[in-house]
Amino acid sequence: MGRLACCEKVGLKKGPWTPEEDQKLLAYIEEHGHGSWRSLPSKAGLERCGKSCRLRWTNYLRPDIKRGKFSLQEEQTIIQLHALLGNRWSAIATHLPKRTDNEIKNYWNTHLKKRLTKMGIDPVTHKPKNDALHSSDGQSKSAAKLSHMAQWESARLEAEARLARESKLRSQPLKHQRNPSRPLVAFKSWMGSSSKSSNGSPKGVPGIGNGGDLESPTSTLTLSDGTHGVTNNSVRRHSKQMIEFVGASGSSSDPTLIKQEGENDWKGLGGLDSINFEEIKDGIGSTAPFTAIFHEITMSGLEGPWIPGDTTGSYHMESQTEEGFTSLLLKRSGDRSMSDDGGDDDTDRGGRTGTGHGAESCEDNKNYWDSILNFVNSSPSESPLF
DNA sequence: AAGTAACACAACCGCCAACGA
DNA sequence: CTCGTTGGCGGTTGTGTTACT
Repeated sequence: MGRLACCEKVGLKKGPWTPEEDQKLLAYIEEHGHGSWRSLPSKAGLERCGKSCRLRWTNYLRPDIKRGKFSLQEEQTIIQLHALLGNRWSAIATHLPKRTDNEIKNYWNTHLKKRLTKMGIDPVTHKPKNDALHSSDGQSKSAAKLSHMAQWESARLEAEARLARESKLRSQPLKHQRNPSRPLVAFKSWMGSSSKSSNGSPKGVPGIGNGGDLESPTSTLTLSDGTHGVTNNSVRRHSKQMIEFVGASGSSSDPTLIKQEGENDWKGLGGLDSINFEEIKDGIGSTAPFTAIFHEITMSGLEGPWIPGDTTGSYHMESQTEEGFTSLLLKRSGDRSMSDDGGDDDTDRGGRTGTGHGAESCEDNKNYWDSILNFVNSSPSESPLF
């Protein structure tokens, strides 16, 4: 029908945001919340399309965004999650509080992908590129295992989307809460900022109070008086975050409510014929939904200070992955006098071709692969899923 | 010092799913 | 059920910065 994209309207500004524009957007959202992004620009006095405003807010201006270098743990988590989820940046971002999907995506594309490539590992499949060398041993099995996990995770995401819809329908009273679907990530962020507000305040964005409403990395805003509650789309989009409440063992204002809801929803999953969830659950041998388990798996390497929620102790499972991918990668990096500042990319300039690692490369690939498997196998419940 | 290449990151674009009329 | 609207996601591009020649 030829509908114009919002930014195609004449007179709307594009390109980098100016400090003045940022200030306008911040001030407006702080006072009113964003409400409808479509109508926000005119109300805020911005000559931008709503989409541009939303992106600017979610990727840059939000107060709960952590900027700056990625920590080792974060790198490790990204790699691990990417091995499981692929380019589902938003899903990955849910496990990296205070990081946006865009930031993670950029970091992956500019740093991690190259690093893996240099190690001779396909950044897409996370398999050694010279796969033939490994096809005869456990590597192929490992690949199948990971593939299985990926399929499972896809199903999980689908289930969670369904779950969120059902939850929304059944939890009308929650609508009156400020943000009924506030995801675990945001919750943990909030908990963290509350428990260590002295230095846990978001940096880089002035104007919005610390310890105020924090949102998930991809969340929409609910600021000030909550007159602009989370939208239906927010509920929908953050379904997987929502279900992760289930896995939270920490205290919240009323975690029980959410947990029960989640468990009920869990039992109510009926549409996913491809997976017998009850069987899986039984197999796990735990009353905890396997989303929680997955969450624990994925968070197992996240004990760094940027996980405020770890005060719950939920993620302190035994894990061999502390010395996992990233340390492996960085170890290699260190061998080549790489700094943490992306100096690895300069190795080629020093005469290395980046290919032809030979036996050393094979060994590294094996270690890399082993580390993924360790990561997988470190499931606290020894889930038969994997 | 100037020109060029490479890098890093912000922003844009197109598509899609969900919702409501 | 259909269709328009909206917001979100992932891929890609644009732009400023840094490193190199």
